[in-house]
Amino acid sequence: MMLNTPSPIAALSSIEANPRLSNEQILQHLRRRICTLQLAPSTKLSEVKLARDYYVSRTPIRWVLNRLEMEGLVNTRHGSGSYVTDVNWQELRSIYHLRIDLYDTVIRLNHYTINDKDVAWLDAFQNTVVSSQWSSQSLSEAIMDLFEFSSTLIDDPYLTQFASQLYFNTTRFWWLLHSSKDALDTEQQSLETELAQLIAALKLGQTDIYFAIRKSYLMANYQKLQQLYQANWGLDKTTGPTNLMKMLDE
Amino acid sequence: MMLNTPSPIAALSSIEANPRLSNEQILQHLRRRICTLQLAPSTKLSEVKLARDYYVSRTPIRWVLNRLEMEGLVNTRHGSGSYVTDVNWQELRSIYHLRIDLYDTVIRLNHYTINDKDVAWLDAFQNTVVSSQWSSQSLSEAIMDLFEFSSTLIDDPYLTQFASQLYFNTTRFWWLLHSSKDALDTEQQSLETELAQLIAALKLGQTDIYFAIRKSYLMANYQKLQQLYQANWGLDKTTGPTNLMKMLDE
DNA sequence: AAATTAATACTTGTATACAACTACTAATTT
DNA sequence: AAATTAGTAGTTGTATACAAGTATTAATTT
Repeated sequence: MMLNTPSPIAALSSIEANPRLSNEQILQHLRRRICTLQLAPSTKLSEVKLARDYYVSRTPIRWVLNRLEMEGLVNTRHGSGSYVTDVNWQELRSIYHLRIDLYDTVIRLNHYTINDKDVAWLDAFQNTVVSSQWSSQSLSEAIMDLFEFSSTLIDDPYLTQFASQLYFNTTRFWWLLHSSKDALDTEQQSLETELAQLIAALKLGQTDIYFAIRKSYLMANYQKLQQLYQANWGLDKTTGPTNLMKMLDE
Repeated sequence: MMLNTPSPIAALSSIEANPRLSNEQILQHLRRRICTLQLAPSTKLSEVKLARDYYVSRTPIRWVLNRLEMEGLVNTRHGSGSYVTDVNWQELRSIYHLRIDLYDTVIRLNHYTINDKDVAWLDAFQNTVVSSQWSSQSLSEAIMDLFEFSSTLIDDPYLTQFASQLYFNTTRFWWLLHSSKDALDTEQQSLETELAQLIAALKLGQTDIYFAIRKSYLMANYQKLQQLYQANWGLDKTTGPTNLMKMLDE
């Protein structure tokens, strides 16, 4: 499995025509590369190299790395480097618990009213999903797109921010579920059925049902992760590998 | 009411002996000044002036302002300036609702085990509270100290971060409750009874009860805020002043 | 006199030289 | 040979000159 591109240039080729991205765009781009494991945990992110790759100086890069550090995706050490964070199993579990719990909060407090554009977006998204051949990479990105869309259905900006931050810290483990071609197909199937339900909820204008569905699929994913962990490393939480990287190696 | 010191130098006098603060310390110091209304909403924060005041260059100041912007306390506009954010009444209400809801999450998911140092801290804090004469300023800071202590009783760093961020965005309105000497006394009384209950919970090792108490006092504060608003500007949420600044002016 | 425009002072954003720190390597000492 | 030390390359942190943008003021035009 190719986790780490030797140079980020390749990943940037599509945007070379318009060299200078905004800081926010650089942030989103880098975040995606981390969340899709193109930049694996423990990868060293050199400010100078990133600056070269994105055609900017170190200053905007440092702004981006600061944001990523606050989000918990990057860890910077003076004189040493900036490193993509790793997550241990215990942490991951507690983040999942928090995410699941936070969905109840969203269901209780959210007052967003769905409009036609929302339905149109999800319809178009569904069409893309059912008519495409997916790789792990592209399916991962699609699922992130769906998450980001779902975030726009939350009216409270704080809730949106919290939910997003937690998502970014768990989504990398999604990859663990899809090492085989079989699992990938299952995942695509699962996404399609979820989408059908989500669209139904959206067309009824029921955001609470929408997020209840999202919650149930999140819980299912969590169950899958737990089963995967226990199948490979048993019930004892202390003996198994603690980090994502170790799990991928074994 | 003196909301805005002409120059921050005065507020810094106590730390002039050791001029160079760490970035984190500068962040905390500036955050306190914003949360205690020493720096009122809409105050312009000049990077150059702040750099002079804290004996550093603009670079560390920009790091701090970035953090404060992510926390929602500061708003930076290119070419114009950095401004302390204001909060409107609707926003404030939804933040309170979220904070109240988040306490339930803390009660459900928290697994922190209380130790002797925790009890000792709260005991010492109680002694300070009952034996001191409080100004609005010092009482405000004491309540922030209590919040920060309570945060250390949460084991999940994400929950801690979220709760803190929400707190920082509501605590400035605490001031609205204490324009009169009477209200200040009431508040001190309230703090003392809360502390007695919190200590009892802590000594039993019951963090869930501890946070249930915290929650009930938060709800009480929210009720007070609502009553104050309605008493001054009626039930219609749209006619009253939308911003904190306007409310203080009237 | 009013409206428009140009000029100016001031602000944040960017690039970059240098300082502080880390980690690895090779030379030196024991 | 092993341990220690000094050196060196490479990293992030800081200070600062300059670029880009804003907002006020003064000059110009109508």
